[in-house]
Amino acid sequence: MSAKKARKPRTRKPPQMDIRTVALRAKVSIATVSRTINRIPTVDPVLARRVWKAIEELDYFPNTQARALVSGKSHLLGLIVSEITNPFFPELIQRFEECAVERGYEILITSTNYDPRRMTSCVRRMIERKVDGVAVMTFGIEEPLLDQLAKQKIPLVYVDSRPAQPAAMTLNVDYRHGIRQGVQHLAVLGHRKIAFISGPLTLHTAQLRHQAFLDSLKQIGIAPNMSWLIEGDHTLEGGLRAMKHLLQSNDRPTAILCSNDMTAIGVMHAALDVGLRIPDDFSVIGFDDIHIAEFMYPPLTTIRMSCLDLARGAVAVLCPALQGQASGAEKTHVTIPTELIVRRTTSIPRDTIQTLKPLIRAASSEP
Amino acid sequence: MSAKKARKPRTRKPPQMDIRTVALRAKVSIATVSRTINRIPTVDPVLARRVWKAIEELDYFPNTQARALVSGKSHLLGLIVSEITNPFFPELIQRFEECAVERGYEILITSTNYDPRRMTSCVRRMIERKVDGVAVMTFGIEEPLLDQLAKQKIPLVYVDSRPAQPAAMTLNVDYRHGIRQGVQHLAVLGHRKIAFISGPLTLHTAQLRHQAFLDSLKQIGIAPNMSWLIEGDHTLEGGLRAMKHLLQSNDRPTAILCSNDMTAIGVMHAALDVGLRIPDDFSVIGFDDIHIAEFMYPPLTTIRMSCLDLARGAVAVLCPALQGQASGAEKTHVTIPTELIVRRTTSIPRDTIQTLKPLIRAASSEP
DNA sequence: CTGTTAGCGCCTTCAG
DNA sequence: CTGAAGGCGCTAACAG
Repeated sequence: MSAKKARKPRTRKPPQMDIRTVALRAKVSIATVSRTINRIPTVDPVLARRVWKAIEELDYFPNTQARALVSGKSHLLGLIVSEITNPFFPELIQRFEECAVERGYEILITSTNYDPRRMTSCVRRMIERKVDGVAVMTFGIEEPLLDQLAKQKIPLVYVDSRPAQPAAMTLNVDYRHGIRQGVQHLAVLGHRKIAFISGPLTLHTAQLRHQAFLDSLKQIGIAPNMSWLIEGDHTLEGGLRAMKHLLQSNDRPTAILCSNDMTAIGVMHAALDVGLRIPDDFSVIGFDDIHIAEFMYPPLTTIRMSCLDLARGAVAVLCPALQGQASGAEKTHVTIPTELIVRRTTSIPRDTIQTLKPLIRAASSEP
Repeated sequence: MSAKKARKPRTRKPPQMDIRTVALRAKVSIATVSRTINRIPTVDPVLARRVWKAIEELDYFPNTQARALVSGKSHLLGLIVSEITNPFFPELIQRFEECAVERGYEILITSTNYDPRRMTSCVRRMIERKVDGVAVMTFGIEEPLLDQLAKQKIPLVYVDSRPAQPAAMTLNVDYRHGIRQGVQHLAVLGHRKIAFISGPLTLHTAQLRHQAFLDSLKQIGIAPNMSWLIEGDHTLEGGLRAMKHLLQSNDRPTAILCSNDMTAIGVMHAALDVGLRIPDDFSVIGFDDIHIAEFMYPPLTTIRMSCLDLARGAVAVLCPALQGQASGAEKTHVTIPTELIVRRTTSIPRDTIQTLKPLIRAASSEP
């Protein structure tokens, strides 16, 4: 009698909403419910309908945690950025989210704020959450990062140029092309005194842009003036500072190319502040083509780098790896194009106009 | 003999890195490892040290999924925003992340893009990931949302004013104060013809600002001109359109208050485009004080709403609830202050200057 | 203070 | 095509 050795009734379970409840209500086994949810085609349509009905009625939502635990895939894509507030990132993040959600992934965003300690924490958090892949979009990369993530066999993609890395995929932005276009555009207008504000030169990607600038200059036979090569920090404030510095020089440049749009905006602000007119007195070119660039006054001429391409590239490069479709022959290097968008911050430099005037007068009085 | 009934060797387990491995290596039980990790103070320091050492050596990271599954708390905070690219959000998100990480939470961002269908998906994703709380920062809210989330007993906070809701906390922004300051500032300068561009009036928060504007006007005895009350959409493009519309009117306003900074930037752009000078010909006030507002040309006068306060408020309101500290007497309504930041887009209107001139001349020739 | 054990909710063989 | 049963990695009683 009372055979069942009265088990200690641990914590009373408040009737949870789980797969079991659904199975009970649909009068099938939990296996069938599981299969239905996962859209396994071999489920009897009749049962499936019963299951969906029960799910609906019970307001059941599968528990992603449990699912992840057993399946080993979290359906989470990590995203490490430098700082969310740099307007370049939100546009990228938005695209990234769209692409990820499209494929059934969620994204986990962490920001380093340029702080190595935070970077460590970001990596740890990624690993603990068992993300299925990580896209690194920081403007600076620590090597330990790679090690940790690689050690956990987490697919990694650098959304930015990097030297070839073991076990990591890379998205290469074609900086050279865009920057060459920018420099040539300036040169055609008549500029010979061109300055450049780079990002922090500790960053590989900043170096690439810097080098691309120097090469472009060289290509058209202009010798760079070292005092016009300034190291910025990709922020508006950095652009402001750099421009102020440039303005104090005796030998001022007539045009400036910036490593990103925020820097360019800072530069414009500094220039306008001292009464310089843009583009009449001074030409400015940015990089990124963030949304607001078009609505500055005057609208910023800039080099566009497509966020969508970048995001799509990252997700595409990550997902095949995730879905085991890695045929082994996946491209692990994708190149993102760049393109000059000419707006209103560039024009013929002052002195050229002076030179031109007599010619124009002559030309127009000729016929 | 061979007593052990040879178990079917399912899938061969590649020696996983789990709490067991750590326990083995540290020569303790898994319980001790668990306790050590969770910093339960009753663990013998000697054992704890062994455990930490093993963890270090093995590069062990606790599996958040498993943890969440058993403990019932995911340590995830959901964040639903309208669109990430509106510069107001990134600043908020950044703060929110900081606050959350500080307390050991991760954030899960989803964006609705003003699409009700996406909103549904956002909610579903939140529930499936078993977030411990959700902050809603969309510029538009669907009621079903509340239902679903409430049904799952997920703490909810609206980061914006809303009418009292059951089971949901609210952060109220003190729109009235900031907007009154703005209107009065304009009035003191001499403006009587003041326009207002609202957000989409389907949104409660847009209505609040709209109403605050009307009340402020009334308070100082100005009758609103209905044709100067325009419905925008919180985007730069919306501001552009609204301003173009206003410009076609025969009876133009001399100043404009915008429901957010992006709108104001659009307005400025439209104004400058037709040769109007700001603030000489036209005064503009924004709302939010996004980072870039200060660096527009001219720098935008705007009404600041602290992102940090907003984020802190949201996390604070969510976390006590999460940590079971809910004494029942928690404040569920927090008010976020606003404040006028006067920069360079507001000045005395043209006609007032005309009126003033003789007075000034008179005054200066008097002594 | 430590170890043993029973699940958390689900997927996935494997046997019907 | 369906159901029963064994974990996934971890925490939280409970028993020593």
